[in-house]
Order: sequence, then structure tokens, then C-alpha cells
Amino acid sequence: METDTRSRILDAAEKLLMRHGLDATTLRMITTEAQANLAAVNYHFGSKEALIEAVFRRRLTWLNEQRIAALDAFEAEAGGAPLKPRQIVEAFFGVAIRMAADQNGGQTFMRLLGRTYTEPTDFVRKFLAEEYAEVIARFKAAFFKALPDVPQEEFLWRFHFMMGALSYAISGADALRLLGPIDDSDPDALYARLMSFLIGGLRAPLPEIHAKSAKKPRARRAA
Amino acid sequence: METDTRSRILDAAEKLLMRHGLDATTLRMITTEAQANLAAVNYHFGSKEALIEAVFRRRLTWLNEQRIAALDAFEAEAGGAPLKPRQIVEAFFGVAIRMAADQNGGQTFMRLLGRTYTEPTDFVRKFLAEEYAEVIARFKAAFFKALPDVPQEEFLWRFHFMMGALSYAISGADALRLLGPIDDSDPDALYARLMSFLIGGLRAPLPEIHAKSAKKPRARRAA
DNA sequence: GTCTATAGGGGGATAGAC
DNA sequence: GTCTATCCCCCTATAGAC
Repeated sequence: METDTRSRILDAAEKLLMRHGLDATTLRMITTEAQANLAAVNYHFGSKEALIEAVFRRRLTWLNEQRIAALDAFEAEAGGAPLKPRQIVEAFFGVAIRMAADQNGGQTFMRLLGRTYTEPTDFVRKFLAEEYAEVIARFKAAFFKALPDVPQEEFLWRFHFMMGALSYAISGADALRLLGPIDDSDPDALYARLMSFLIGGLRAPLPEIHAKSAKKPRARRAA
Repeated sequence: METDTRSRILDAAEKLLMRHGLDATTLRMITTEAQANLAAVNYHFGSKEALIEAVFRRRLTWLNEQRIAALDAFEAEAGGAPLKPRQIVEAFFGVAIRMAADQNGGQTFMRLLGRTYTEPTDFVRKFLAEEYAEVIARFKAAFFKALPDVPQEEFLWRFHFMMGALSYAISGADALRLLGPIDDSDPDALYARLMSFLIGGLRAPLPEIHAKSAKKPRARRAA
């Protein structure tokens, strides 16, 4: 707790944004929680939006570096051969879910991140795209190489569904509660459950896509 | 467009809530869009919260009735025997994704619903729990019967992950865009893709849960 | 039922003292 | 770097005319 004002504001903002969302969190709530003055936000960050961006970038950059490092390690080990899908899933989603178990702010941040994708504000979308560009490119390439039998478009949808499952695993506590009493206190169990589910979905039999919508005569083999 | 003021307000609110979220949508935006007077909201609904509740209940009640009707039909057909998991998934998620393809407000509503689970406000959580109570009970029972080999706790997590995938399938357009250019205009294709993925995840091999958290000694081998 | 006008509260941002 | 005081804007809700 003996950190500087700037860090205290970031920590307080992270926690309150996770709990109340971007719009409902006020600078007054943040500065009160951080035991700082209202004007301190504008002094240190310039505006509420700039503060929010700083909250995200602080941990998201690090998270995606970890993902790439994990992928690098697997690829070095494989020496040019395609990775196992399980390894790529581990590098992307495993790293995330492990960060979500970290009690030192990682958990709070991942919950915030998880709820942000479905409530996108323009300025957030913008810097998220920047932060994700490299990691997405790397993982797409790795997956395409590892799953040559899965059409790339089909894979992208599956990746998207996997992101949804991850998001709920991390920040869907309220939806979870709808299902009845359930123990969500064991991060290792959550990790194991999510990995099974994701790999099951990723490796599912391919759907038959019936091209009855005339709009896009989907060339399944040509091109 | 020749509907009454009350309906126009509901339609406008649905659309704006979907786009901007609960907090960032103001009554002024809604009444302007609905070509109604600002005071009309309070006259017809009493408050902003009551309006929001009406927006959700209008379609959610109907959606869950459809789900139960679909389940009833499968169960009548099976005559007491357990259903196939695919049928139950179809009754719950298929109905939802079909409503999400409906251009007559269903699509807008489902996108709103999808983003709501991860940005829960207290009063929303409350009536969502009411609206879901029956359908959740029915589907849990059906799944437990259909999947006797899957521990119930494991199934609940998988159901939760499936909800996450559904949510992204419906309202994660922004997250999807991060992955690159992708065609999301074909509802039939989306339906087929999501069903494959969900069933793959639901039927995945069970994870090994290592019970090192003392709380729940899950008897995997030694206990 | 629908309007205008306004009350009453809270928001983000900033000027200027210390 | 940190504070107080304040500007100006927009919000929800409601009173009261029509």
C-alpha cells in the first residue's frame, strides 16, 4: 500500500472498472478508493479515457508477451514441425487462465478484460486491436499449420467460440450462478475443465455447411 | 412504424441498449429515436430501470417458452428414454441462435442479451434469475439424464462454457473482427458451426482434476 | 396521453493556491 | 505533485398545462 499515487489510481480503477463497467465507474469513485484527489487523475493521465487505456495496456501487453513466449518455446522444441493443437491452446488460453488465477491484480484485470469484448466502446476497440495484432497473427499461423484439415474460416469461428468460453470461464460468475450452486474456487480445476472443453470443440467433426443462402456461393474447394 | 408510443419506445430502447449498453443509453436518446417525448418513458414505464426490465421480459419470456416447447417435443418423441445430447443442445442453443437470426427485433435483442451477462447490474441480475429459473431446471434435468457418465459439476461448467460460446457467436462481433476479415452474414452457417463446436466440447474426454485443494477431495483414484 | 419546463443531482475537466 | 473550488454539461424524474 506504500505505492505512489499513480499506481494506486491504476489499481483502484482496475477494480472498479471490473465491478461496475466503463461508464458507470466515475473518477470520484476511483480517486476515493485510491485515497487520492479528484484532480490527480487528470494530472497523471490527462482524462478518464487515457486512464482506462493505461489500465488495459499495463497488463495486456505483458499477457500477450507471455503468450508469444509460450508459443516460441513450443516451436523451438518442435523444430519446424507443426505443433499439437493442445500446445497452441495451452499457450494462448492456458496463459490467460493462469493469469486469471493470480491474486495480485491479474484476476481483477482478466475479469475486466473478459467483460470488455462484449461492451465495446470505440476508443477501447481501437487500442485492443493494436495490442492484439501481433499475437493474433502468430497464433493464427500456428493453428493453420497444426490443423491443415480444418478450413481456415471454420477455424476462425472456433477460435472465436473459444474466446467466448474463456470469457465466461473468467468473468461469467453471474451467469454461472444462474445454473445453481457451484464451486468456482479452484483455479487448477477450472484450467483442466476449460482445456478439455476447448480442445473438444476445436477438434469436433466439421459441420456440413449448406450453401442455401444465395448471397455467397461459397467455394469450398476451388480458390 | 404505425405502432403506438409504448412499442416504439421499447423498440428504440432495445436497439440503443444493444449498441451502447445499459448505462450509456439515456432516456433522451431513446425518446428521440422513438420520436416520443422525454416524459413518455416515465408515463408508460415509471422509470428507466422499469423500461429496461420491460425490454428484456418482452422477448426473454417468449424465448424460454420456445426452448421448453422444443424440449417437450423431443421428450414426447423419446417417450421416457434419455434424449440425445445433440437434441438438448439443439433445443437450448439452437432456438437461441435461430432467434438471433430473426431480423424482426430478435437479432437486436439477442445481441443485447449476449452482452448483458458479463455486465451485470443488480436489478438486471434479479429478473434474469427469475426468467431463467424454470428453463434451467428443465435442461439440467434433461442433460443429467442424457449424460450419466459426466459428473454433474463437470457438466455445469461445460454448460457455462457453452453459454460463453453462444454469447460470442451472437454478440461478439467486435472480438471477431480482431481475428481478421470474416464473413458473419450467413445464419445457417453460424448455426451449423456453433452446434458442431458445442457438441464437441460437451462430449470431450473428462479432464483429470488433481485434487490438491483440500476443500473438495474429488475421488479420482486415491482420494 | 402527450407536451413544456424545470427541479435536483452528479458527471468530467480545469484554474490557481500551496 | 497535490489540493480546493468551481465551471459547465447532461442526466433522471416530475409537476402541471393542454
